[in-house]
Amino acid sequence: MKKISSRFSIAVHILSLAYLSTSPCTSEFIARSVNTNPVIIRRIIGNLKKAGLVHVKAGTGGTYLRKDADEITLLDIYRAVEVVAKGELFHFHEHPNPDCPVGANIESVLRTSMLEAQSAMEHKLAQVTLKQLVTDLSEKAASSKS
Amino acid sequence: MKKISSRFSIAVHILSLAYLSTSPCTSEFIARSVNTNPVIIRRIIGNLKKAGLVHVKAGTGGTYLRKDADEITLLDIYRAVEVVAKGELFHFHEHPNPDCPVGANIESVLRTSMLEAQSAMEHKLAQVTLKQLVTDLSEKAASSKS
DNA sequence: TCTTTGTGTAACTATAATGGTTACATCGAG
DNA sequence: CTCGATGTAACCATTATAGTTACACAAAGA
Repeated sequence: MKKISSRFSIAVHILSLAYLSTSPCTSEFIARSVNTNPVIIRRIIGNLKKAGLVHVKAGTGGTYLRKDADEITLLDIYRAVEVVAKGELFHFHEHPNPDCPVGANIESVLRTSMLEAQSAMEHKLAQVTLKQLVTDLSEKAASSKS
Repeated sequence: MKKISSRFSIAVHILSLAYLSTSPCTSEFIARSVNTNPVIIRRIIGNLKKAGLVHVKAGTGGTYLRKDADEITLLDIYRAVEVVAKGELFHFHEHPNPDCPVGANIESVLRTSMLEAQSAMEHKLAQVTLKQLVTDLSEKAASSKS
């Protein structure tokens, strides 16, 4: 891998707009703020819908939060967009040689550390709510406007 | 990304062998334990050399630790194999619209949380030394042998 | 010195994820 | 019924990964 997909940052961007924006959040409108294609936005909104974070007005259009902004954490968003396969951040090489003492036992030992590292990261994401993030964002916007 | 490359787990495997094995660690020998191609092993050893973690006996062959096993952490190994681009785990979507209050400010706000999450993960990796890992591994090997 | 063994790399391959794009069926409000 | 928006399918180009063959070169031992 090189990096965790920008689907995550785009998803956060989308939800921030859904929370803050006064104009209706169509995929066209969001795409202009994110600076990408409306289809990319719709695909990510599809993930967010599946996770129950938003609902979309069919036909007429527009994306709206389905939960309070302080009930949505960055971890919820991270999980919703499935940026890591099967929820596992680290990929362990497959089928090390079971006839070698190292090959036979390294996986279980190293996996423990990998999972701890992953959990530590996810725990940090879980500590930040959309509400907090948007509050920080609004402050920045207000101060830079002056 | 889907997952962090198996280069990391293979590198840990290689260093464990270098520490524990009585036979000389040629790329052939290591490849049999890892269950892959010797060239894959040599490439990763190249990363470990660049990071100063091992040295290789040229011509005659064999990889050896260049530091004490309790001086090498999983974070050192993780960094050595460059599994994440430019050291940044998260990819932020490029050029959000600066004319939108959200687009203009989301990056700096979200990046803070991303970096905290990344640091939390790396901190966990830094807490585990090769020595500890190999000790756990040896215990497992001894108990499963009986 | 010559042979053998292993390293260091280049070059090429297949596979998969990502991000982008066009196209179109369908939904629902006015 | 029309218009605007969604939900998807079907592509495409780019890139990372992992694997493979090939070969020049290093050094140890006969």
